[in-house]
Amino acid sequence: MEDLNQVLRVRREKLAALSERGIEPFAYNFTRTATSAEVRGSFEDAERAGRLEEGGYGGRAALGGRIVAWRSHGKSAFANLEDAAGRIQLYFRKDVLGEAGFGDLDLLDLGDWLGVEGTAFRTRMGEVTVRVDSWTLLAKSLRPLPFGKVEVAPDTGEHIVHSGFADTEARYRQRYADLAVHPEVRNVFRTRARVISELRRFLDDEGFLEVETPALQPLYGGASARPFLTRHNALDRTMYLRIADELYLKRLIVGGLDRVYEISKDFRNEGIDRFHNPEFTMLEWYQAFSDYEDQMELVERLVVQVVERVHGSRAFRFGEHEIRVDPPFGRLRLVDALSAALAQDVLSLTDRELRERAQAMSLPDLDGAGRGKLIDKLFGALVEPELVQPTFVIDHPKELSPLAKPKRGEPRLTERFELYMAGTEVFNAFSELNDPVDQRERFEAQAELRAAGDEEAQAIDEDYIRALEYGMPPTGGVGMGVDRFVMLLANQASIRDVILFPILRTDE
RNA sequence: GACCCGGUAGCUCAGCUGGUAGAGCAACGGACUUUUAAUCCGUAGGUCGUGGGUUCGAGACCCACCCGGGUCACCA
Repeated sequence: MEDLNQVLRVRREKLAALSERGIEPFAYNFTRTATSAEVRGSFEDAERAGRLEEGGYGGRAALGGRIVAWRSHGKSAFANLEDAAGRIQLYFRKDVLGEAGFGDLDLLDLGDWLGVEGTAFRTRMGEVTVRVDSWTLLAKSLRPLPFGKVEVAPDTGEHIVHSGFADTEARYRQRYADLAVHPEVRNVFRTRARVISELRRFLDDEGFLEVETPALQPLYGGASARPFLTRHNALDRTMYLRIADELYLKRLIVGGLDRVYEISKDFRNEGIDRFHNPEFTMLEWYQAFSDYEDQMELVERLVVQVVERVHGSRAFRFGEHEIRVDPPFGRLRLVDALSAALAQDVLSLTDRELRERAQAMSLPDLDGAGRGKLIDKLFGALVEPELVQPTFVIDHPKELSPLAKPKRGEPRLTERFELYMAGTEVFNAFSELNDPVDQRERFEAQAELRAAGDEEAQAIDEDYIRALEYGMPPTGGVGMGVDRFVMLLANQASIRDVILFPILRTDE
């Protein structure tokens, strides 16, 4: 307590003063009758209908919120109260509240939760305001929130924040403070929730069954990534946090649950940057009797519906781009697009020629890159950035897609697509490999890579092969990075801005 | 993991080729009964990320480390 700085000490002193005056600083409840938006709305309705009382007052209301601005003027004071619906101005007068009720306002601070009752009116400056005739402290704030001052530009109505809370590290570490002072951050997470519930709604309506598969697994698989390890004490064995849902969901297809999906946290033990958080949210679905063509059609309908429900239109802004999700989306065969960009047929180029082309562009980290990786790098550098509007990139070379069925009639390609928007991959899908003999061979190839030191190569999953041996019908499967999809729809440049508590190093 | 940028008051930042730390906002005291980035007068507030080193003297220069942001690589 001794080392509390001045600002904190003053608030503790106010807390003590409140108790001395018999004011409970932490209330148990408060009955509110309206939100800030409802008060404003009903006042404006009454105003339009000419139903205002003498003096221009609308009806009484009780509302609760956080004090976010305070302007005191001696015998009167203005404050802004913020609740989940927005902000509204409060007006306190000494002649209304009395000596004590007005004097006790001195013990309030920015950040305090306050319940007020009063009547709405319009000030000389034209702002709908609640004239407070009684107030209740709901929770005293003992630590100052980093409020900026908000200026509303008179011409544009734009909100300009002065001296706000800008330190990104502090914003992520203390997300509660970030949310408390940034209504727009709260809105990002409302958008996120909306996107996820619309994804569910779409898949539910299509007859998919939502399932839950293990996050804690004895063997991980379904993607190329390093896992997190943990330990189960009673079983005395190492367990892994899942890196993908894929293999469990396809086991369910084998079992006859012919349309399944899962929205879950996956965990990958990899670097952290603006597109990667070690735990992230993945949507995967699998549909029996369908191939990748069917899934393209389904993805197209899903994207259009979710965007329309979230934005109320098929167009939205992302950074500098105006994205339009008008079907049919563009389709681009990967090899065609890359051949055009290179002005040479990719499939006829040798590995060595591919490497020379990549080196000529001074693409980094080419050491040890195989054919698939070279193609992927060239595509990433030459074609991806151009894919701003929704575009299906299809028929990837076999080297790039060990989990997809071969393309009918073109065995060097696979039946796979990725949907790109704003230059990033959002969906990835295959006609799923359902031949257990082929699957075993591919697992064994992975095992060789693993033995050679590739930590991301997959292990042989004998149980999964057994499942395939019972018979898996032809199946189309789709995976989507939910956080990245939310980034697009909420116009956020970093994955940390769509995850409430992104992973940071510990700060002790 | 590599490279670049950053960490100074509760918040946002300034601090020159090294000379014992500044502003605005917030806070505190005072004036002000329709203000709105309220205004005006006054006061107080700092282990300069951490630890070493160079120097008569380090917020600044050197080394190491911690934390964050960005770019690249892997991936969604």
